[in-house]
Formats: sequence, structure tokens, C-alpha cells
Amino acid sequence: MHQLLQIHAQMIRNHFFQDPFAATKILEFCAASAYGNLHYAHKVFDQIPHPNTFAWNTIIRGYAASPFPKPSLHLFRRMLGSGVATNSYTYPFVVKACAHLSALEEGQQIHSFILKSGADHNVFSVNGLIHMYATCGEVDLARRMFDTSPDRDLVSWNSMLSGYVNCGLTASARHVFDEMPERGVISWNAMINGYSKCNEMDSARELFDRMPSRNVESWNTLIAGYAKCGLLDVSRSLFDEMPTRNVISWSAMITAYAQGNRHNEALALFDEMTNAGVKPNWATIVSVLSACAHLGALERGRCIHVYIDRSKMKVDSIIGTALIDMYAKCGCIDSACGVFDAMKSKDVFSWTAMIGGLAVNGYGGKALELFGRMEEAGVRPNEVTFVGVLCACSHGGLVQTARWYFDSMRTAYGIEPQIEHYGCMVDTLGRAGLLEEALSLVQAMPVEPNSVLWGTLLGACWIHGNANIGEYVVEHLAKLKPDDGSVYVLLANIYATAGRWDDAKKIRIFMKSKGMLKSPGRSSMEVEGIVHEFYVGDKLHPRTEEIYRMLDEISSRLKLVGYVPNTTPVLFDIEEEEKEHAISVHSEKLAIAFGLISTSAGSPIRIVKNLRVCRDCHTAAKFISKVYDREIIVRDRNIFHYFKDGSCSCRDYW
DNA sequence: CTAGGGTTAG
Repeated sequence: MHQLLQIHAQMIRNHFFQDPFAATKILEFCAASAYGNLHYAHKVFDQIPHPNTFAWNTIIRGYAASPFPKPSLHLFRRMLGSGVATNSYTYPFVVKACAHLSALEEGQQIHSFILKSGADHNVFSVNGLIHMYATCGEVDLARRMFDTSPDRDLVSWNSMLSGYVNCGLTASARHVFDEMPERGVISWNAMINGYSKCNEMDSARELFDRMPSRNVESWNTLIAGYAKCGLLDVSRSLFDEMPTRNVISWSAMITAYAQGNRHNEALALFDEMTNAGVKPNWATIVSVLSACAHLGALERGRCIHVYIDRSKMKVDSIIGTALIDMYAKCGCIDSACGVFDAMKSKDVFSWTAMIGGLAVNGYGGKALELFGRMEEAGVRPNEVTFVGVLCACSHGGLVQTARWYFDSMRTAYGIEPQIEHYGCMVDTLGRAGLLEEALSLVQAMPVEPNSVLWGTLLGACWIHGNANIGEYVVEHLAKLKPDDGSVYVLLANIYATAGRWDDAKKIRIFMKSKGMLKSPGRSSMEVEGIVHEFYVGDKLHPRTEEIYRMLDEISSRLKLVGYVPNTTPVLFDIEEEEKEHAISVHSEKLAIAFGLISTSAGSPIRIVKNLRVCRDCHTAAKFISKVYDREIIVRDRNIFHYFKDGSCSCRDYW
């Protein structure tokens, strides 16, 4: 690049730009290089007084091959306007740009230009048109191009094949595949991809095993295919087995873990990747951020953010959204806002992530305010945005506002409420104690209620100790999730809260007879980038002894300031003292104790829990925040609790 | 002409 600049300077001194040939040479070099130089190439182009066909073709081709091909179409129009002749090299590039942009009308116009110009019906243009039509979903037009083409090469066949694959027409693709006079590795890969897209992994595998030679893309295709079907371990063994891996192989496997809810493995593999000296790219970063978000792994997430800045990776709307979501899910709402404010281009995903992030962090009012700003900015909300908006209402206890948004999403935005939106409404009404109304809504809604929805209602029954509706809800839940013990645990707790001890005991006996277990509570906490996990009463952590000693200390210091353990939810037929022990080793208490001994005074303790925080842990955490002068931030199954100075951000309402 | 990507009720 440096040399190029020198040559360029010399050319300017010598007024070389009157010579279109010399100018075009340098232009070609620029345009062919990475996208970063296209801007420069364009500047050079603008200095050419009378660009010839070759010069136009070069700059158009540069843009067409870049990730942002739109200017190539604009330049093409200018070229036509300038009266410079087009030739058979001009068209394939603009057609390619249309394919990239899914610009069907533009593509059809260019198609007619080609016919009118009388340019040779060359195979490059035809292949481009096949590809363009298929990408725009007009597979029949693509087929007509293919059928009427006087000569077809391997690329024509491959384009037709992948055209069918992209439109989900696997059978037609297979027909093309079988009829091909010869097949290249791309043909096999495309067909394997086709089967993977339709979850027909047996057929995909059969081709993979049969193909004469494989490249790294063949392996990557198959790995991604198995991952999409949830067969992550098959993906992983292929990944381990493959002869060479590129950055896409690593990213595909990391993404597979991140999307398959195996976030720890995603991060572990990311470490392996960087240790192996492979540089993560845009797609890797997005997946890793998503894994950090789910784990609440703030330190890891921050490191990635630093990496993005340091490597000068552009914070586009996708990376930005991933960062917002990560910070919001880690309870760092200020950092999330910082990213959001600094983003140049925000799309509906970015706004939605920010609105949902504010809502779940307890800033319902700010979330609704932001929704207003989003409308002012002219961004159209989608159904997910309304999930965030309604979530803001439910956490803020804004019943009337929720009703208003729920109605307006259909009337003002034409978005039909989905089960998620009904879920938010049931939550809003239920938390506010309007259990009858919540139940009527469930019974009247046009979609079949699922277990999550019934679970929301049951949670509300638990908050308000309503055993009657609780029993009714459990009947439905039992049909949908017959093996889920947590449903009955909640019902037993409702009975206990209502003082119906006999009924609570009956539930316990029923559960025992069915061999049902409650899913164990799990809390995790990140210290110096390592995620530590704790289960109820587990003694697996290397610092177990210290942790339990700390628990003892906490318990005695708390009792001095008036803390009384709330053993209501414990229904074993055991002595009070043992009940106290059972709740004193809940996973979040273990994590808090570990946090107190492993982090420095004054730094907040951040915990992620898989279930809801129990009442006793909630009370204890409030006391601990005061006695030990520590902020404790617990990400619950549904909301954040910021414990500070003896109180919690959820106002004891969760 | 083939492979990897962000927001969703509890």
C-alpha cells in the first residue's frame, strides 16, 4: 500500500491521469485489494477525466465483490449515462451485486440491458443471472436461464443446484445433482448443505462419505448441519477429526455450542482457538459475546469488548447488539447504554436489546421512554420489541400501561400478540394480584397455553398464596410436564404459605411415590474470568472448607442483627434445626460466601442463578449487603436483584 | 457456484 501511494503521488505530479490506461492500472490494484482500499480506489477513479470502459468495469467490480456492493449499481447507472460502451465484462459484476443485495427489479433491468446490448450471451453473465434469480427467490426464472443457455459449464450447474438449495427445494437440487455431467467439490458441498438445511443428516452424511475428495468447506458444512439438528457431539467429533481447520470451522463449532445452550463449552473452545493462534473474526466474536451474555460472564465479555476496540473491528449493529445484550444480561446496564449511545447505526435488534435490557434490570420507566425514542427515530418495532415493552410493564407493576401496549400492538402496529406477549400480560396481572383476570385471559386467548405460561400463573399464585387457582393451574401443568417435580414443589410451597400443611405433606408423599425430583438449584459466579459453579449443598469446590466456614460466620453475624431463617419452603419431616441447615446451603448462599472470600472488599458480587431466588436467600442477601457492605447482584431466572445497603431493587416483588 | 452471525414471556 505504501508503494502504491508513492506511485500515485508521482502520477499526480506527472499529470498521468490524462492517460486512462495508467490510471486504470492503479485503480485495478486498489479495487482488487481489501474493502478498506475501495474508498481510495474510488477517489482515484474520480480523478480520471474520461474513464474508459475498462476503468468503469474495474471500479464496479471492486464494489460488487465487497461486502457493501450497493455503490456498484449506482456507478453502473452513471456509466450508462456517460455514454461509455459496456462490454461483456461489465454485466456479470453488476448482476452479482444484485444477487448480493437481493435486488430483483434492478437485476431484471440489467438482464434486459444485456439482451438489448446484443452483447454475447456469455456464460459468465448467464451464470450470474441464474444465481441472481435464485437468490431473489425466483427459482423458476433461474431455471429458464439455465435451460435456455447455449453452453453450460460446471459453474452453471452449481449455480442452479445451490439455487434450489437456497429455496429449500432439496428434491429438485438432487435432480440437478444427479444429472450433472461432472461434479466438482463445490457441487458435493452444495448438495450436502441442501440436506443439512432440511435436517436430512443421513443423506448429507452419505454424500459426504461418498465424495471423492473433500475440502475444509465440506467438513464445515457437515459440522454446521449436525449442530442445527442438535447433534452437537457428532459435530464435535467431526471437528476433532478434520484434517485442517480454518476460522470458520472454529466459529461454526463455537456457535453450535452457544446456540445449543452449552455456553461454557463455547468459551472453552474459544480459548482453545486463541491458544492455537487462530484469530477470531466478526462471527466468532458475536457467538462468544452471546455465550458470555447467557453465562453472565462479565469479565470475559469485557475482554472481548477490549479485543474489538483494539483490533479496530467495526462495531456494526450486530456486534453492537451482542455487546448491549451481554452487558445487560451481566447486570451492567450503564455499559450497555454506553455501547448503545455510541452506535452509529442502530436497527430494530439494537433498540429491542436495549429496551429488554433496561426492563429486566428494573428500569421499566426508562425502557418505555426508550421505546418512545425508537418511534421518533422511525424504527418500526417488531414482535420481540413488544416482549421487552410488556416485560418493562410487568416488572414495574404498570398494569394499565401494559393493557394499553398490548392492545395497541395489534391496532396501531398490526402485530398479532403471540404466546410470549400473553405470558407478559399474565405475569403483569398475576404479580399485581389480579389472578382472576390473569386466568380469564389464559382461558380466552386464541393460542394454546404452554407450560411456561401456566408456570407464570403458578408463580403469581405463589406470590399471593392463592391455592385455589394454584391447584387448577397445576392440573394443566401436570398434563404438559408430567415429570417436572418443580411444579409440585411450588404447589406445596403455596399450601405451606397458606398454612395448609396437610395438603403440603400430601404433595410431598405423592412426589416421593412418583420418584420426582426438583431440579437442583445452581448458581455461578465468575472470578478473574473463571466461572465457578455451585449446587445446593455441594462440596466439590476446591475451597469448600473456607466457604463453609464463611457460611457459619455469615449466619452468626446475621442473627445478631435480627435475621431469622425462613424455613417455610422446606417440607421435609425434619427438625427445625435441620431445616435451617437445608436452606443455609442453597447454591446462591454458597456463591455469596465464595464471593466474599475471593473478591476484594468493595467490589460487587455478581451471581447467576438457574431458578428463582428463594425467600430466605433473598432476605439473607439483603442483610449481607448491609452487614458486609457489599453490592450483591443476582441474575435470577427472570430478573435482576441488586442488593445494596439492606434492600433490593425488586422492592421484594418478584 | 459451497461453510460460520445479534434481540423473545418464567
